[in-house]
Amino acid sequence: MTKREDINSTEQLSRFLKVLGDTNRLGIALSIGKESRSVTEIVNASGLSQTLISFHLRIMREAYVVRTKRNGPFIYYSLSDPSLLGLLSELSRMVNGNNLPIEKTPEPTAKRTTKLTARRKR
Amino acid sequence: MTKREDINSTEQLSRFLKVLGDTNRLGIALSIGKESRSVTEIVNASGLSQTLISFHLRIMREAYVVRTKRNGPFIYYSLSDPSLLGLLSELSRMVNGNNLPIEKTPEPTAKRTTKLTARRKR
DNA sequence: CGTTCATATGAGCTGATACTCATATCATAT
DNA sequence: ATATGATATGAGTATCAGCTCATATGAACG
Repeated sequence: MTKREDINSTEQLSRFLKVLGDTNRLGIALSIGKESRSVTEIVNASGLSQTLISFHLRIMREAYVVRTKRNGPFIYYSLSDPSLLGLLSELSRMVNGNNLPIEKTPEPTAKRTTKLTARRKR
Repeated sequence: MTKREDINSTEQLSRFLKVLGDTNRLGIALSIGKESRSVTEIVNASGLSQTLISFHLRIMREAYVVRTKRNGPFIYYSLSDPSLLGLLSELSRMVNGNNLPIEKTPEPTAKRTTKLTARRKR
């Protein structure tokens, strides 16, 4: 009855779910669900501060919910397992008959997004 | 771009996921996944205190993760949507190749489970 | 009715978690 | 090498979430 590893798998899954159990992080996951996005793009799409986005991205990274890939000065985030998006959609349908607001590609790949001013003092 | 209702659906899903993002609650969900169980049965299966189980059950109830059905002095809990179990299994497989420890029916329906002593003082 | 077992609940403590601020790091271009 | 834009991070704070304790409610049965 309930082997050690079983307990671990429950614990691990709950940890994973906890990461997605935050509105901002779930929003990020949905935002990068269909295609990877840089931090700046996520910031602009969400309206949240850069610091807060990075804060949540770290949590998602450490939980292996997302993966990163550097491209020049940008770091692109995407879901570690793309099939997560489908599962979230099903869950959403279960929770609120609704369809999830999966983000489409916005402008045809903005070359330079509006400057991200993290005020640098002095 | 992101309608009001969309934001709500993300918020609602994250609230739902947050409920499952706790080891004890996820364990409860798995415990009652295949068939409904009374509080006492859940307590015995989990080894957690009655108070703690009831505490979590309330949270799950209010989030409509579980539903209740009274039968004599017992209250039986089951998943509001049985298909949740399948989705959790898929998620678990995604997180840790593993299979989830879904609880089977234990003894052939114990008539009277061991007394649940919530010490009553004085 | 009063007792017993099953379950729920308000209050309080505590540790965790979300968020911000200030600043650091890193890549690129000049 | 310096400046600038992109991203990360340590420290601090405030709020929240999990847990326990004590007790309440409710059903069933003598």
